[in-house]
Amino acid sequence: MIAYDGKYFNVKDTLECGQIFRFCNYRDGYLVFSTDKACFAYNRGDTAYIECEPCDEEYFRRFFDLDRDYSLIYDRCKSSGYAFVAAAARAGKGIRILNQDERETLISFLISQNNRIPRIKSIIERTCEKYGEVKSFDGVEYNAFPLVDAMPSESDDDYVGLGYGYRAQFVRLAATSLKDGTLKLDSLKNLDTPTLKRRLTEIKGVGPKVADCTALFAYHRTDSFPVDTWIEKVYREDFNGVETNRKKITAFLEKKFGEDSGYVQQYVFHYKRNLI
DNA sequence: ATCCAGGTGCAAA
DNA sequence: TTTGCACATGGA
Repeated sequence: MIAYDGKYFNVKDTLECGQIFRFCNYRDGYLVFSTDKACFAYNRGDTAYIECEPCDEEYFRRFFDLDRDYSLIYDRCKSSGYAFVAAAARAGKGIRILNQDERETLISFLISQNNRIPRIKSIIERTCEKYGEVKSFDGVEYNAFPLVDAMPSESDDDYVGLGYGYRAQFVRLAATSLKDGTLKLDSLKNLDTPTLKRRLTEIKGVGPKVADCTALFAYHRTDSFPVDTWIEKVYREDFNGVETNRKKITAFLEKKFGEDSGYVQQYVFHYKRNLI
């Protein structure tokens, strides 16, 4: 079991702020799934706890970004000059940016485009149920995210049947190149952020937003600020922004917040969504 | 019913 | 280089 100071680690907010789709409520806490692993995470009093197989502790330490000092990030957000960012940081003080699996993140955010979060979750869940290995954690059965070789790569119909809609082709193509080795996500991790994003964008179905999310949530590139409909709203309503071009909005935000972009984005995204 | 969702590819300007 | 539109699906 891992015990960690809860001051900057709120499990609920970290999971529900939109960066991860595979988790569920469990005994006053959450079961969290990543690749083929699972853990039980919760807050009690001033402490956050992570329970998992001992051999997975190292994985989940990195997954929850436990080696990073979030007090510095939080303080910079509070003094950023934007009241909205300060309020969002205060409300989401315990949010941490996860270090997720590259492939699972890419596939998940391919599904996310022009889609709603509950629906994204159910599509991913159905995919795991159909193609992921059956595993067990604390007596609870769950399905791993499918292995590369278990992902269908012959026909779009396999994905259409799971509700992928027009995104079926994108995921099928990605699955194909992951399977045949044309696409090596692991080999991208040493690239600088602009190059990483450019390489990700070469994947069909991956535009600026999906590339930014993958760069942030899988490669921990906190200098990227994914701009979606919610961030556009924030930019317009809370930053008094006038640009309508997403590229320009992204450029503005990334220049403004630099290495803190990803953290600001999650604070703000979560805060804005929960205001309504 | 029409609209829209953590957008992107593609054609046209 | 930027803009407009189609795209599957399903919930409000």
